Amino acid sequence: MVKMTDKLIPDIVVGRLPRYLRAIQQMSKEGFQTTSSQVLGERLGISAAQIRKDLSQFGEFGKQGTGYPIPYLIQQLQHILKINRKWEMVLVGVGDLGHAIARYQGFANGGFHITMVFDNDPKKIGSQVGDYIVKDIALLDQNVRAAGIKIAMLTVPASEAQTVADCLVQSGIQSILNYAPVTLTVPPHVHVQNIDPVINLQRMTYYLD
Amino acid sequence: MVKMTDKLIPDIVVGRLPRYLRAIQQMSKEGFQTTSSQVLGERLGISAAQIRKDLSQFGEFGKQGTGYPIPYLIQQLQHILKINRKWEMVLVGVGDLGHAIARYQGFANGGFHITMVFDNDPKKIGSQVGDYIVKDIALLDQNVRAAGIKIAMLTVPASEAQTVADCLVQSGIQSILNYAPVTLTVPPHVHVQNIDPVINLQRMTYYLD
DNA sequence: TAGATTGTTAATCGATTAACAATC
DNA sequence: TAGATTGTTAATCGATTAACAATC
Repeated sequence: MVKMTDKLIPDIVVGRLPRYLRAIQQMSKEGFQTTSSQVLGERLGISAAQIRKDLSQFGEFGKQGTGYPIPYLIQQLQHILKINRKWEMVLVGVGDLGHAIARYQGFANGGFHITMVFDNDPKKIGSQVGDYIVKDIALLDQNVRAAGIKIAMLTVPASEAQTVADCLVQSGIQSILNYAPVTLTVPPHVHVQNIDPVINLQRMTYYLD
Repeated sequence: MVKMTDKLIPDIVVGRLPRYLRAIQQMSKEGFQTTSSQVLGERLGISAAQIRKDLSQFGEFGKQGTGYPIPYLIQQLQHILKINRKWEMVLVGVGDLGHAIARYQGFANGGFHITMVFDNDPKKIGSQVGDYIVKDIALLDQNVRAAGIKIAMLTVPASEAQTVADCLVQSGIQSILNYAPVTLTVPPHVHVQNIDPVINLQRMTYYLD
C-alpha cells in the first residue's frame, strides 16, 4: 500500500536508518541477496521488532517468509535519507583534523563530496590539502552562496567555532557537522551534529574502575 | 543526605553528564561562580527539570534559591565520571586521522593521555608522530598488558578494525573509541563508542531538500 | 503444503515534564 | 522577609517489545 501522508517520523528512528543502510551494504558486499529483521538485528545489536517497526514507517519493503531484498532495501534507504544524489560540502578549518578529513576517502560512497576547503590563516590560504587549494575564509559567503551548498564540516578551534558557524548560517548552510568541543547556537532551521571524542571517552570511563 | 545504595543509572543519563561538565567548565572560564538548572538548560538545549533530575540521581549538589556552585559541581561530575584521575590510552592506526588524533591537545584537560601509538606498516613503525614513536602492533599485547591500559582509540581501515579490536580485547582493553565505519563485535564487558561522520551526515540529509 | 517472516496492534517499559513543598 | 531555585513526586509522553494474523 502506498503511503499518502507524510507522517512525522521520530528523530530517533531517522538516526538508526544510516546504521541499517551501512549494515545491509556490508551484507551486500558479502554476497547476500536478502536479509531479515532477525539477522540485521543480530549484526547491529538491535531487536528485530524495532527494525521492522522502523522500516515499516516508510513503506513495506519486505516479504513474509523471505525477508527483505537487499538491493531494493539499499535503494529505498538511500531514497529516504536523500542520499540518492551527491551532496556537496564545505570544510572549514585546516588543522591536523581538517587535513585528515580533506583527504578521507569515505565520504564518496556515503553520498557526499567536499567541494571547497577554507581557512583564515594566510600561511595556509593558497596551499594544497588533498585535492584542494585552501581558500580564504573571507570568500566563504560568496562561494557557498554561489554554489548553493547546504552542508558544512567545522574543524576550527573551539574559540572560533561560534563565529564561523554564524558565518556559515549566513551563507545559507543548513547542516553543520561540528568537530569543535562547544555547543553551537544556531537558528531552528539549521541542524547540527557534534563529533567530540572527549565526550565519548568520558561516557565510557563511568563504567571503568 | 548521603546515598547509601548504588542505584542503577540509565545509560542515557550518564551520556548527558559529560555535556553538563563541558558547559559548566565553560561557565567557569567565563568567570561564573554559580549556575542554575535553568541557565544550564538554556545553554545546552535541555530542560531545567531534566538537568535537576539527572544530577539528583547522584547527590544533592545545589541549594534552593542560589543554584549550583560551579567549582563544586565540576569536582563532583569529574568524580562521578571517574575523570578525577588521568586515564592512559593507546592509539592504533596511524593514517591521516590517527596522526591528527596523536597530535590533538584536547584530551589532556578531559582527563586523558595517549601513552602509546601502534601501526602494522613497517614504513611507519619507528617513525615519529607527535610526541610518539610508532610501535609495531605485534608488540601491542605485551605493552598494553604491562601498562594495564584500559582504553583504546581505533583508527585503522574498516577491513582491519574487527581483527585489531579482537586483539585489543585480548590485551585487556575495556573501552574502545572506534573510528572505523563498522559495527564491532566485542564481549559484554567491553564498551564501544563509535565516531563515524558519514552516519552523522546521512542523518542530517533526511531533513534537507 | 509447512515453515518462515513480515507489518501491525496492544502491552509494557522507560524517559521527560510539570508541579510544588521545602528551604536557601 | 520575599524571591528564587532545588529535589522529588506524580502525570504525561514516547519508545520498545511481545505477540500474532497475514501471507510469501
